[in-house]
This record gives sequence, structure tokens and C-alpha cells, in this order.
Amino acid sequence: MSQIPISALAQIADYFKVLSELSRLQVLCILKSGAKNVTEIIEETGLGQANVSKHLKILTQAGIVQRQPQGVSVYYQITDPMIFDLCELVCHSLETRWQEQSKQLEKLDGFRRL
Amino acid sequence: MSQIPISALAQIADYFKVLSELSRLQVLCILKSGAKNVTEIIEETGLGQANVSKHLKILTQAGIVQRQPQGVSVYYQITDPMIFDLCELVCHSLETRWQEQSKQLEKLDGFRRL
DNA sequence: TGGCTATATTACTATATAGTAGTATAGTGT
DNA sequence: ACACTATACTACTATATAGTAATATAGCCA
Repeated sequence: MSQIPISALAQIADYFKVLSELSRLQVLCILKSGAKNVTEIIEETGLGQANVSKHLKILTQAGIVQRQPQGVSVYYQITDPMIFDLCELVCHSLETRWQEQSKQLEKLDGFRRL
Repeated sequence: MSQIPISALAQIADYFKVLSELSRLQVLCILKSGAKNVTEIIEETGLGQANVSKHLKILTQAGIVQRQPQGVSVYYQITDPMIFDLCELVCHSLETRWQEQSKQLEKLDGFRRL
């Protein structure tokens, strides 16, 4: 059926799953400007400590961020900036769709005013 | 904090969520070669009918595929081929990571044999 | 050692959703 | 209208996971 083996597809799905949660995308956005420690991430996102820690673990296991203990605190940084390309592609697609939908609405509105 | 508004980020997360299920990626792969009706999709994926129908609805609502009734059957086709770019980016990233991991394993193996 | 701070883990609850069986709906030919 | 087929929907179960409170761990300093 498909050329791509099901196992590869499953890995791709898992990768998308990691990126499919708002909290994790927030964390990634914050890390975009450089490495941050957990406390900083907590402050900037407003998320709970345990929750941030859990998301960071998931992002680390996915190879998207990297963990760097530094004294008593732990810094995290992006290892795979490709994710921002992904986000931009999606963003662009969403914008396009949004524009088309508003065009459709205008058409409907035109009919209504006949 | 982040330049990107939280609502935009949430929409991006939702988009990734649609792509984060193996069954839906399977359906998309099958549609890559052209429009297919539901029966064909069921046969090629081996998924249940109700399940396929549900996934197609989700993909349609996300604007990733398009619904085209044709007589008694309904054809679906990709509207947003960008998803395959997304998959390729992820695939490439996974391959890179895989290679690095096997390098690490070799190193470990080297130590073991000292 | 003891106390302090930063991070991680555990146990739990609440919610979301994949899959499925059964049912409903819509087109098509008789 | 009736039977038949293709697709969609509903109700349900089972599973996964986001968030949280409490606890554990690890580094640092007095």
C-alpha cells in the first residue's frame, strides 16, 4: 500500500504528538531566544513546576531539547531548530486557509444583500 | 513573553494534533497518489469503516483533505500537500538522530572492548 | 551535618479520543 | 415504494495524558 513502512509513520506521528500540546509549544517558543533554566521557564509560561518538568522530559526524550545541569539549576536549549520551520509552514497554511474562509464569508454576505 | 500570540500557538498545536495519529497519517499517505473513496481507503488501510469515517471528518475539518461526493460514494483528496513537506522534515530529523545514536552506541561498544 | 533551593518523580483526577458495534441516512437501480 | 450499497453518526469502552499536590532527590552554603 504505502511506500513508507508503518513503523516509520508511527515515529513521525509520535513526533507530531510531542508538538501537539500548547504548553510544550510555549516552552519551545521561550527557548527560541536561547537556553533557559527551569525556573525561568516556569516564570515565563506561568505553568506549574511539576508540569514544566514533565513537558521538558518529553521534549528531551524526543530529542527536541537538550538538558544541561549547571550547578543547582538545569538549563534546557533547543537541539532541533527544525521545529520552527515546521511551525512556520503550519502557520502559513493556517493563514492561507483563514483568508480563503473570509473570502467565502464575503461572498455569502454579498448574496444576503441582494 | 513570546511574540506569537497564545491563540495562534494553540491553532498550530491543534494542527499537529491532527497529524499525530498513525491512522490519519496512513490515510494521508494513501491519498498522496490521488483521490480515493472511503471504501478504497478502508481496504488499503485495514481500518474499520466507522473509524475511517471519523478520521476523514477530522482531516476535513482541519482543511487537510477535501470531501467530494460522487454518486453514492464519497471521494477524498489532499488539499494541503504541505503536510508531506512536514513529514519529510520530521523524517529527516529522525534519521539524523538515529545515526547519531548509533554512533554513540559504537563508542560505548569501543569502550567495552578495551 | 543541617538547612535551603532547584528540579524530578509519584500518585492521583479529570478529560480527550481511538476504536467498535449498532443504527441512521442518502444515493441508485428495480 | 423497495431493496441494496456506501457513508455518516451515536453511544460506548478502553486508554492516554495534562495538570496538580505531595514527596523525593541533588547541589550548595553555613
